[in-house]
Amino acid sequence: MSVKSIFKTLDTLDYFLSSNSTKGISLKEICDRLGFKKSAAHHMLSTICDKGYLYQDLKSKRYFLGSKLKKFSEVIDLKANEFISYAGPFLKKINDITGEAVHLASFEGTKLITLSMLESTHPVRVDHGFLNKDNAFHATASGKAMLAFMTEASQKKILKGRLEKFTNHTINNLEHLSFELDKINKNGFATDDEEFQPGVFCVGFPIFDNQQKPFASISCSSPKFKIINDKKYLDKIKSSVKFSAIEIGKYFKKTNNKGDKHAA
Amino acid sequence: MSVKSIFKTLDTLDYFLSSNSTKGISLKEICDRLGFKKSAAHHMLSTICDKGYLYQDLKSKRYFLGSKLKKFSEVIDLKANEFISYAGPFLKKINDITGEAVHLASFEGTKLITLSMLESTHPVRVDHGFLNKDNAFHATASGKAMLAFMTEASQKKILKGRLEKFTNHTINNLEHLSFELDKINKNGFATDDEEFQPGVFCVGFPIFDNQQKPFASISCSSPKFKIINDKKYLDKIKSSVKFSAIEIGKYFKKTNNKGDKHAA
DNA sequence: AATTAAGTTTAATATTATTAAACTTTGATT
DNA sequence: AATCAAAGTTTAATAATATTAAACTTAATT
Repeated sequence: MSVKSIFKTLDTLDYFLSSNSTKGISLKEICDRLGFKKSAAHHMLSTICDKGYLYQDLKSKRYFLGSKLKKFSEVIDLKANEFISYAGPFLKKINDITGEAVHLASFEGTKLITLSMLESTHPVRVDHGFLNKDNAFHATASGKAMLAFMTEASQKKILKGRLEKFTNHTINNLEHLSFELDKINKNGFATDDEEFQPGVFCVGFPIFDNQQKPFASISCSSPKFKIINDKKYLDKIKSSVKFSAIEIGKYFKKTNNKGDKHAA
Repeated sequence: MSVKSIFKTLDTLDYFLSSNSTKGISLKEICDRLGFKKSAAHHMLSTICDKGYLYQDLKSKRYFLGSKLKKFSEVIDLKANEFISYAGPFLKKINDITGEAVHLASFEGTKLITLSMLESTHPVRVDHGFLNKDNAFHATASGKAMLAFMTEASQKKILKGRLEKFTNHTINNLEHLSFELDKINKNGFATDDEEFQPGVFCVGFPIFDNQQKPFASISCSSPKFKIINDKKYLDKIKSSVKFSAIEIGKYFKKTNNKGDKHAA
């Protein structure tokens, strides 16, 4: 059960995050875009302003993100930043070889998160860097690559609830998915055959921490037709992603970072 | 009227902000420290996690700040960062000359905010960088220096509600404060004579934007006894702060930045 | 294996958030 | 300068939600 007023509040902050307006957002716009009644929205916004997460300009009455929100970035895991930096050159390598979009993913609780990405350099390219994959653990190569190497308890927690059907290839059946994860566990890598976006084929390899738990994953996305037309293309992608995943995994040995924010 | 569940939610995020634990925070700790019932807190935390602002580790069940919060820093005014950088050397100059703590302040809506600060280099020093001055517009040299040059409408909005009495020198009377602001407006600078913290005397000068509106202020804090013992000391502080305030004000001319997020 | 502590879920209840309508302020238009 | 329209604010009644305590589950410790 979720608390509605909290949901609305955080939806509102999300809206500010996505808006990138420099001249603030009006009460009316918030109401129009998020479907709130202006009176309730005004109460909500006043409270958020009281806490300094937003502020209302004295003259224009428009709302802005409060500088308090800037402080969070200073506090949030520098470890992850280090890891992302370390991974950078290896993602670049995949991108150089294949020209395709490359994603470095991880997870927070039951949510899939994107740590960093490189766009495709091809004229015909797959653009999904902006897509929210929070809830697509079961439908992405990144997600399945990690999922397949987790404990059963973790898998269960992540998969409980609806398995959203993003395309008609999405595996939204627990039994089928379990079979798929076994295969991934055996093969060492995952694929996403138009399961998240139509026409997009992905390959994902897990990255393990010191305790041999999946900490992150890399995926490379290609237009499906390329994979079909050129049998060697998939192998090229696979081997480059595999190489980088192994190399990035060495981060944990080198730094003795246990990746201890994640249980898996 | 404020929305209680939003307040609790943002108090919780504040707690994470101040905690700097790398191993997460348990439900119990949150309840103990913030006075919540565990059932209600659990509902709240689940909702916050749904939105990705926090996450719960699958194994330890402890809560962590979600990486989504990191994204806000990328979006929040880079203009302010530029201004802060520009001001840096001039704050340093005051610090070099006086050795005392120097603060660069601004405001968001009705709240006073600290943009940057330098600590005192003296063995006996005033330490209040960590203090929350949100609600101390009327009780600080920084706050009053800006307040005195705002429109009456803005002054009214900022001052409406309780004028908190921080010390027995705090001016918590509107009439008296109005008189004080007139004096500041005439003199061009503000003082804080133990009005926010006992034993601390501050001098504050406003910084004006292109429209001659107060955009920020600098203050320099000294132990009161030094001001009493050495009559020249106050003048030394005053002239160095004044110089820097004027210099920093030139930022707006140089960049043609109108400071347009602030109405005053 | 039993015990304790922490976390989770439930369904009833009490409190709170929401609503619509009245009101105020602000900016635009004549 | 006066009127009008649009946006924001406040209110007090009501509808809906958050909270509670208690039961339950899970996990760690002796």
